[in-house]
Amino acid sequence: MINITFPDGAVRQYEEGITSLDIAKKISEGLARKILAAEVNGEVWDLSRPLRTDATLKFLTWEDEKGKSTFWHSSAHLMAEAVEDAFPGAKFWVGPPVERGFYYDIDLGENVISESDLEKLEKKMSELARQNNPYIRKEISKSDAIKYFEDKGDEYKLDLLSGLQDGTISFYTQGNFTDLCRGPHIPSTGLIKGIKLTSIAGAYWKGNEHNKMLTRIYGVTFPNQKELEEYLVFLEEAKKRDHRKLGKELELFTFSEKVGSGLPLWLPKGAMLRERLQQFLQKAQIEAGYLPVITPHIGSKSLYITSGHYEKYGADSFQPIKTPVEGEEFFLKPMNCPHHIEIYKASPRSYKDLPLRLAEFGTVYRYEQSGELHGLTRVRGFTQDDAHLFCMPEQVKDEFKKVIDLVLYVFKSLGFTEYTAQISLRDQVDRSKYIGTEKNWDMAELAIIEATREKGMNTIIEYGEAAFYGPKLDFMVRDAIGRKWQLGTIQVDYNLPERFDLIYIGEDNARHRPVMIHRAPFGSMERFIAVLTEHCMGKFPMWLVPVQVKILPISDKYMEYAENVCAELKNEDIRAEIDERSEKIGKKIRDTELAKIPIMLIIGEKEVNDQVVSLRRQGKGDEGSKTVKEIIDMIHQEVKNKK
RNA sequence: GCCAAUUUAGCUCAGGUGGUAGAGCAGCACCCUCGUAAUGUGCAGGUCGUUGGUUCGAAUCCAAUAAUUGGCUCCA
Repeated sequence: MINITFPDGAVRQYEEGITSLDIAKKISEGLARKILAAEVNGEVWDLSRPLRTDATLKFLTWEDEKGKSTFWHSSAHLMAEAVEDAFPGAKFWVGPPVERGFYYDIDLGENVISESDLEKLEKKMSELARQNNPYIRKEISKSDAIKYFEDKGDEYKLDLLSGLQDGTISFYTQGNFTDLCRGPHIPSTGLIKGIKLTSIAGAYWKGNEHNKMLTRIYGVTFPNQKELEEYLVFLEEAKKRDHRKLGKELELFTFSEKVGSGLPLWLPKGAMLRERLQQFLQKAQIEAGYLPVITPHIGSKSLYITSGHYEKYGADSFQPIKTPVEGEEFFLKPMNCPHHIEIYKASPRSYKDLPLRLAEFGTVYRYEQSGELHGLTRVRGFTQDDAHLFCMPEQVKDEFKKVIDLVLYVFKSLGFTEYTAQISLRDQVDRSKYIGTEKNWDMAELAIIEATREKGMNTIIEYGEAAFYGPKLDFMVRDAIGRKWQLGTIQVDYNLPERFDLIYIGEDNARHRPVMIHRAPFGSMERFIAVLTEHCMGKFPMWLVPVQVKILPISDKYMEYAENVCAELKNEDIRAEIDERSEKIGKKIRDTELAKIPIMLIIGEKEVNDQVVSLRRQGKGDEGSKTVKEIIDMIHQEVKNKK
């Protein structure tokens, strides 16, 4: 008999060799139907694997992340079976679960697959799922495994095998499909009910662009049809919020093939929105002791040689701008820091000047790969809400903490209440991509870790995510439908001060090296506005929305009164417009609702007689008569509270 | 940059198998002067992304190129 310990601490005895599925069945049939895998001594196991020693046991269901991953991994095998059926001779690389679903990288040989094939594959998968084939695990010797895939002619699996040790190799078979796999898997295909193949992509074998491109098929599955439908609704919801669609509809920005791809053109409404955001941050920064600076859009090549950007990105960037002078070259600035450094160097600095906080909404240009461009979130020209803080080493932590406060204030003001902070450190193994000394890096990394700890922040650490000159603290916000976006960043930098030989005179009258902090709470205005648009579905808060009030006269007869009301609002710095078209009120209301303008003031005979307006709020309907003064106070209040 | 796909009027989209384009909305004009999500009538609007090829003839077939989309790689 063996002792099995459950998560609640209960210990029960079972005969040796019992499977977790049998244990579940003894507890209840309902449980046995629901569970997908078992966590045995912290390791995820097949339910059918016999337990031979004392162990802790936790049943994994769809509600557990690990249960979901197992489910999706098994779904990847199911998809592979369907693909092999449709494309005999297909060779399979790996098929892991991902955050939302799974994929499988496949070499289809001469065959090409397009989105239209996905529906057929889905049907086949459903058919195979209904057969309710068990996933059968089989331990196999390395030599037998190699022979199996040699016979199949699958060089990818042979490559995988070459990295595995004999005695640790297992095959899984369901129906007609057998795959090299560590497992674990769900008991059988019948558990997979809702199936959706979402997209096709090319993916390099082993992620290396010199290797062959495999076909990657993405999918997502669910244990019931209802959850699939909810997921499809989520996709629809995401589509509705897409900032590219809303940006067009709300006339915020556009692109022109002639201007160039990845170079956004801000339309008047978008520009007004963006300027208001800038004013908001500028005000907060002035209160926090930042000083504004303005620098040009280009800089000489030598500047970027000194900074290290040329060596790192020169070849993959916009190429130099030449001048009539032989050998003279300028680059579009990809970063504002070197320019700000030169401002620091413009005069001798004393410890009394520090921290020196230089801020600029600086537009930078980076030649992003064509396939990477995406709406406003990934562009080739964008404006960073940049600032560089030059401080003494002993000030770093305090300054860093102040920046954290500023970033969180910005998020809160814009309705991003949920965020995660990621500490991005060097790659633990490959140090070749970084500049600077080991000592400087250690100091910088420690400063971030300590500052976040002292702030009591929840952080996650990611290795290999640092910038090439220093570690970062990246902020990820969660939007209204649960998606994560990376926004602000704070970076500690001991390296650029050294490369530019920055100094300050200390209290001891000696020369010392300052430390730089790079920071951008929004990240970039473009990206931030994209995220904000998707977060609020284009219904911007009162303080930001381009048009706050639309005045809707019932007919032309009330136009004069409408104009008086409009003038009164404008006089109070309220952004108001009149719908002067001779349309019916229903039509005007509909158009204003669709334009997502928060306040509608309807004016007819009754309002003129009573010297009031009829208030209607976007998405809410008629809210009755109000005086213009009441409307003004209401809007001012909402603007003030950043509602 | 790579894989797959898309590109037709300002917007959203129709246009088997080749015979030089069509709808709805938006716009403009007229009618209406209207009470809380689309009044009606009419008009105008397109080198079918671009360039080349095949053909008597190309939105349609082929090639190149550009932009866009979903991924991969990248992201100072």
